[in-house]
Amino acid sequence: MALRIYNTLTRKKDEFTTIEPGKVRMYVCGPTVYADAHLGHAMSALVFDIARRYLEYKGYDVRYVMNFTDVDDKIINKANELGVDPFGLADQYIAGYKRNLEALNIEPATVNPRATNDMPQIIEMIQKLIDNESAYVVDGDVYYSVEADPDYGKLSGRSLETMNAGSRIQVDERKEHPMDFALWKSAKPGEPAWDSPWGKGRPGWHIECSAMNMVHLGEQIDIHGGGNDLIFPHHENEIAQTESITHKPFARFWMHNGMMGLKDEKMSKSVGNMVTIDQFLREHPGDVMRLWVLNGSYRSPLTYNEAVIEQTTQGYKRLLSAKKGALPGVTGLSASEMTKLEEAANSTRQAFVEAMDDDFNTSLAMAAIYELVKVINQARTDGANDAQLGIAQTVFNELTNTLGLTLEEEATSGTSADAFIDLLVALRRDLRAEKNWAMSDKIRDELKVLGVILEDSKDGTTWSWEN
RNA sequence: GGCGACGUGGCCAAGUGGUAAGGCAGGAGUCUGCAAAACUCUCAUCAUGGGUUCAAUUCCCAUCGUCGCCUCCA
Repeated sequence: MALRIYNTLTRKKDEFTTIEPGKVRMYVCGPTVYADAHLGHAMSALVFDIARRYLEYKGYDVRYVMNFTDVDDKIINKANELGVDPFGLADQYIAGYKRNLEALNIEPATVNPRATNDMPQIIEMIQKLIDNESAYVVDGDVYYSVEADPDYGKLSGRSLETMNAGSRIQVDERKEHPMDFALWKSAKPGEPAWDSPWGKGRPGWHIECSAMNMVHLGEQIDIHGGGNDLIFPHHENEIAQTESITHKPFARFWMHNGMMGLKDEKMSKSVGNMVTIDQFLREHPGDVMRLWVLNGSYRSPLTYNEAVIEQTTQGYKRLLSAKKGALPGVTGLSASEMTKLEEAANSTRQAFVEAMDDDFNTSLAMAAIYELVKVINQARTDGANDAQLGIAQTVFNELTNTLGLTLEEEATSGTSADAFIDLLVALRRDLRAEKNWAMSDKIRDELKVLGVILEDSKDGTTWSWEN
C-alpha cells in the first residue's frame, strides 16, 4: 500500500515518494515569535506532527525542520513598545512555544533554525539572485523581480495580471513590478541590523525560509508544510527564490493545513481573536486538543467553541475506557473468542493504515480505533482477563501512539494517597455488606469531590483518578 | 473584482455513481441497593433548482450561504 498526499502544487493526491529512499526531508513554517501561540499554531503543529509520526511509523527516517522567524517588524515594534531587547523578546516567546509543543506531546524537531543564525547564507542567496538578475537593489533595499520568474504563481494558481486587480495596498514606487517583494530591508536607526553588500539591514520574511531550507535540508526537499494562509505569498515566494538559484523543483509535496476559526473568523494574532495554547491547556488535557484535530480533516478549517471541546473530551474519555483492566473475578475468554479478538485488533490496524495512507485521513483512522475500543470493551464485559485484553490493547496503544495521543491517566496513582483510598474502599465494602447505603454513598460522593471515581460492580469496586 | 475551499442527522465529522463511517448528545433496555462505567438496540436520503445517467449525496451547470487567500499571519 502506498501513501498518497494531497499536494497543493498539483491540486491532487500524489503517491508519496522521496528524493532519497527511506528518508524524508521535511520543512514546516514555524511562527513569527512576537506573541503567545494560539490554537491555530497548535493545529498546524499537530497536523504536521501527526504526519511526521505516521511517516516514521511507515519506516521513514524523517529529518524534520521547523523554523522560528525571530527578526521582523512585529517583533521590533513589540520590543520597542515594551522597551526591551528584541532578541530577548524572541527568545522568550521561542521558549514559550517549545513548552506549548511539549505539552501537546509534539515530537521535537530535528532542528529548529532561527533566521538570525543563518544570516551568512541568507546574504549569499540574495547575492546569487542579484547576480543572475532575479533581484535588484534600490537604496539599500533588495527586491525580487517576479517578472524574472516565468513560473511565478504556480503554487497558488495566480497570474501576475489577475493579482493586480483589486489590490488596495499602496505600491512602493521604487519597485519595478508591484508584486516584487523585499529580500533585504535597509535598517532604520535603532533597528537590529546586519552588515551586507547593500548596507546594514535585515532579511525579508520569505528569503529566510529559503535559506534555512538550503542550509538544513538542501536544494530539494520532500515535504514543505504550513498553514494554507502561507500559500500566497510566502510559499510562492520561497519557490521563486529557491528555484531561481537551483533551477530544480524545490519541494516535491506542499502540504497545507486549514485555518482555526473563532466565531466565523480566522483566529489570528493581528485580528486579536485568539485563544492561546496556554489558556486551552489550563482547562483541558493536551490529548483533547490533538483528538479534536484528529476528528476532522487537516485541510479543513476548525472552529473553536466550548461545545465541541466538551464533545471531544467525552470522546477522549471513551478512548481511555479501552485501557482499563479486566473486571474483578473474571474467568477469561475461550480460545475461539480470543481468536476473534485478535482478528478484530489486526483488522483495525489494517483499516488504520489504509485510512492514514489516504492523505492522512485521521477521521477515518479514528473511526477504526473507536471500533477497537468497542471490541476491547466487549471483551472485558464478556469476561476477558488482563492478559487477554492486553493483546488487543497493545494494538490500541500502537495506533494511538502513532497519532501522538498519550492517553495517560492522571499521574497521581502511585502516590501515598493510594493506600488511604484503598482503605476507604475496603471500609466501604463492609458498609455495603451491611447495606449502609447512606454512608457508602457519602464516601463515594466525597471521594468524587476529591477527584476519585468509584465504580461498583457485583464483583467488587474499582477506583480511578478523574481525568 | 480575481483565485480557492466548503455546505452531510441536535452538534462535530468521514465517505461513495447503486440508497450514508465514527464520536458527542438523545431514546429504549441489560447490569446495579443506587450511581457511574460498560454492553445491546435505536436515531439522516447528504443547501436549493436544473441537467447527464438504468441509477447521484457522489458528475455537470446555476442559485443561495459560509470561509480562506489576493496585505503581516500556522
